[in-house]
Amino acid sequence: MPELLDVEAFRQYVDATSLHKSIEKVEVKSSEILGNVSAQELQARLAGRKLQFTRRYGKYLFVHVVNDIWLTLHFGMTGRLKYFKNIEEEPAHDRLLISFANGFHLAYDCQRKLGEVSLAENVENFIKEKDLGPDALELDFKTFKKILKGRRGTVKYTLMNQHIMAGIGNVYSDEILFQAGIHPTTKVNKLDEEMLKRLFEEMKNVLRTAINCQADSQNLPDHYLLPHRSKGGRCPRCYSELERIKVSGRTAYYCPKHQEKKL
DNA sequence: CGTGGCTCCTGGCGGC
DNA sequence: TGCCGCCAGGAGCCAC
Repeated sequence: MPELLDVEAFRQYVDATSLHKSIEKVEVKSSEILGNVSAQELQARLAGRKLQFTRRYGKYLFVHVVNDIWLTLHFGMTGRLKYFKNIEEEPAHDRLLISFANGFHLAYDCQRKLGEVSLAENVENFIKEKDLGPDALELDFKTFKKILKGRRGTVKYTLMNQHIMAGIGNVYSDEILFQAGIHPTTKVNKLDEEMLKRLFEEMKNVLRTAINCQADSQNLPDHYLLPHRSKGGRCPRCYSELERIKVSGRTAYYCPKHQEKKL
């Protein structure tokens, strides 16, 4: 799940719950999720400090530790955060537990362990090392055209490639293409100026709309694809059965009527 | 540069 | 019922 809009919701969640509280204890419950940092170092750099402010870039969340370093969080397919008081409420796949002096806890829960937690001295360097493209939400149209120029891949692949632009995943690339009326396997270099503009505008619209819904697909507008994005699902506009194909190894859903294949 | 295949990991579901 | 393969919202690596 965790794409840009989910991570933005997590960021706001951390802001609302976990800042400016003394950290008493840090427990690494599954060291597999640690990036280039040991459990000992993570504990040493966080214990006794406070989380100060947050940043998001693409699908990464950065939490600044007072006067020191950034905690970096990536959520893989199944990662999420939970702030709670009673330890009985600890989520089932807690991999990192931060306990505050006020008795509350912040859990990084990640069933499939495909996420990554680490430390970074500098966010800009971190982004460079990961070779992330510009954040999809910050991108302007001029830059958008520039980064797509000369590319030969499919539009879905291009939207999802974090090195080209950062933040869009499999699910929301489907929504963006549905709203823009573009078939997922259309080659990027076949999109004319008008189509590029439409793709860009819908990318922004969809991401902003989803963030305004707190990334909860239940709250999305009626004409959105996502609530119907499953086997046998139907287009919310024309009731056609949605097609399901593989694009770049990922499952794509689209409406054959609203997203006609154009070569 | 792009594509397809494999890998990491865990768990739910459908089919036999 | 029980077991097994398949699949899942991320992403890196490799061969071609």
